[in-house]
Amino acid sequence: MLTSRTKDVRVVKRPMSRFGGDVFYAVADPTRRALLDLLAQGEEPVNSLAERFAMSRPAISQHLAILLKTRLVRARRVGRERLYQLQPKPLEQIYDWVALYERFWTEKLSALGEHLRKNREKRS
Amino acid sequence: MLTSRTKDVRVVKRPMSRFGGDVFYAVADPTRRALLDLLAQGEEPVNSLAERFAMSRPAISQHLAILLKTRLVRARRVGRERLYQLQPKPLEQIYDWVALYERFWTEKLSALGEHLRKNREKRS
DNA sequence: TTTATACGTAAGGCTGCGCTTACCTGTCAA
DNA sequence: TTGACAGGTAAGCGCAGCCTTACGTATAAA
Repeated sequence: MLTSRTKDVRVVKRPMSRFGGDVFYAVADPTRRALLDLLAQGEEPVNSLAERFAMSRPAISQHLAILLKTRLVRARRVGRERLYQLQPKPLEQIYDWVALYERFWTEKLSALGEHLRKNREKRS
Repeated sequence: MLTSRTKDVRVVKRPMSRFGGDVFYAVADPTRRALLDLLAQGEEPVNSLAERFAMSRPAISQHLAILLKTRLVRARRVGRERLYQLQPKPLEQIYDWVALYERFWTEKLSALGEHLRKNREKRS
């Protein structure tokens, strides 16, 4: 019975992030992208995932926590394992944003802009 | 004649980044995405860009330097201005990566796993 | 010239990221 | 029970990211 223990004065460490659950941030880290790529082949427990990386299991757990907060993965308990599962819906945000630029490189609009720029320089 | 000045011992500050010119990293910052969005409407000088943000001009310059290193923008001198121009080609990397998952959230079946299996050795 | 403008860059501060080790809980096995 | 295993989480360390101010440089204007 821990009644005689003094109550700790908690020095609140701020886990605040500039990007709270932002998809672009989540995907910026190559390890997290690799995790998503692995999970794209099927759900997998943490240890199985961690074995493929040159870092500790807690590190992978923390990456998965970020992916969880971004809702890019889901986890379900099976026995004493937690199977992580891809949940790619938030990637749609990235897709939609980048898709706006797609026309710039497919329709070669940038090349057109450069062409106009050169002509303008000749005239001036 | 600065002969009496002692030669400075240069404390080399390391500007090294884990992500050297990585597109995903460049785009992770909301300010840099906003810069790209602005430049999508046409080339623009630095001051004109900086006016739209609640931060100093050098901060914008540094963001632009990162976009330059990633080749997401180009700059050309005109008088004493530097006009920055969108160069969206590198975004294709993001597009291609996310596009693999698109089939994942639209359909339910995909040959995604097969594709990733082939590419996995490159990263490790 | 001299002065003003547009911009880059160095220097430094603060903070959060990404990692580690240590510790804890929860589940299965013996 | 006890032990082993899976995994989440706290604490802390080193450093990169993002900002600031101060300064340097190139061009244009006076």
